[in-house]
Amino acid sequence: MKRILIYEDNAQLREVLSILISATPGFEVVGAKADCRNILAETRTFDPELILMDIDMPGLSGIDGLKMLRANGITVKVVMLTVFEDNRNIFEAIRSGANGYILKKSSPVKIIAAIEDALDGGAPMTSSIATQVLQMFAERHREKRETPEFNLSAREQDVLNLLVKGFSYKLIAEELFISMDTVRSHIKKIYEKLQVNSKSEAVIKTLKYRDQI
Amino acid sequence: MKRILIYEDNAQLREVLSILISATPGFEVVGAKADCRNILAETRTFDPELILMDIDMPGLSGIDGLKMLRANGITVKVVMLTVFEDNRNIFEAIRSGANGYILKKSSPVKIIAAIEDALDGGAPMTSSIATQVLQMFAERHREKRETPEFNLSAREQDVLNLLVKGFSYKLIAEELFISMDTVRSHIKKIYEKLQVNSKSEAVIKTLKYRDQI
DNA sequence: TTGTAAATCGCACCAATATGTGGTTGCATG
DNA sequence: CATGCAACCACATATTGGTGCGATTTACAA
Repeated sequence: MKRILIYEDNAQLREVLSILISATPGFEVVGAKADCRNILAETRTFDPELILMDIDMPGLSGIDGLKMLRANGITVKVVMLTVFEDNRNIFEAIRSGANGYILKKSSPVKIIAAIEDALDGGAPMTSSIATQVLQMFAERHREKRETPEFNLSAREQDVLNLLVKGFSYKLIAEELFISMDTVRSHIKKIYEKLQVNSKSEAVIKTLKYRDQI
Repeated sequence: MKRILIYEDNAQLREVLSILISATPGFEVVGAKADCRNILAETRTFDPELILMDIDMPGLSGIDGLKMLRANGITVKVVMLTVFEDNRNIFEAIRSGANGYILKKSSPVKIIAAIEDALDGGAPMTSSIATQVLQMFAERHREKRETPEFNLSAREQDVLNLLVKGFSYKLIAEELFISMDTVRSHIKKIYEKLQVNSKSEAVIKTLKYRDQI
């Protein structure tokens, strides 16, 4: 019996989805909620295999609820419910760990098929949306690359590169064949350009601007 | 005149592509190379608006060539040429900043259309592949999340979370209402578990394990 | 259910090293 | 003349590694 947990603020749709899924052999609705603010506790309580998650909900959006799950290492399958094929929301959902999405206007047959697809490890979504979302992803990727790295000089860049690899000033000096004082001198300039005040801040800011993950 | 640069090790295909594209109004083949090891210099020399890049090439793969471009902040559009709709390669290409791909077996009309699509800001690829690639991306995302964060205790986690936000020990103490020595105590344990010896290393390792970007 | 060991959390002390800040100087290059 | 690179100085703060202790919580065996 596959346990499905539903988050949908529209009472009628929530009811219809519950009835539809409960009536499907092999499926069981373990919960149907109007908002997802307690999603962590509810997920632990009901232990679903898949969550149907509305995107737009009061209090906490479905995407934020999804993020809470993933941030806590909860890998339950999550399929987003959406009114529009709004690829910005869908992109955000996929990027936050959603397995796919279903349009609210879909036929019952399609809804069940999508749930089954997701349970089987698939990614229910229309192909054309997938293409657009992927292109958006590539676009974001490229935007990141275009950001100039803080107008650092070549040597400053060298020093920063070693900093974000965890090198101490001493090790940087040895690696670049310069003195510690020279490293400190460059560091001062780097911190000024990055507008930070510590090595950690410099490292964090640089890693966020780079695709290191 | 849109300048197209071609990288294709198969001499016949390279020739056919050159002729096809040169014969298309508005397009100009500025170069046709059998390998991409000198892609940085060649890109600067020919200044193309779009590169057609074979994936499998001797010496340096097309994906690695693409990575070299992106690592140097070169945002020229790159469309991969592939024999198979092998979504693993395609996934890697998209992830490395490719704008799309073309199957080598495609008709001339489709090849030109794909190039035009990419030049217009599109992402030429079949929708079904896009879906699979996106699902693969979500899968990778989820795999990352499943990695336990070093078996840290709740408090250690609290301290680490602030560390990767750039907090100093002093600020962490203030934030968590504990003494500096307690922070130091937790830090020692954290460094032990992460197998690092400095704040920077801890920050770097943690950010690499998280999807902070 | 109870007792015990281990883990966690908090705190303290010491010494050495690393980092950060502000200032200054000089040489080479464009 | 401005910039980049290298270096020096002094001082204050932050960090690292080591050690020790007590109280509370958690896990596990009897």
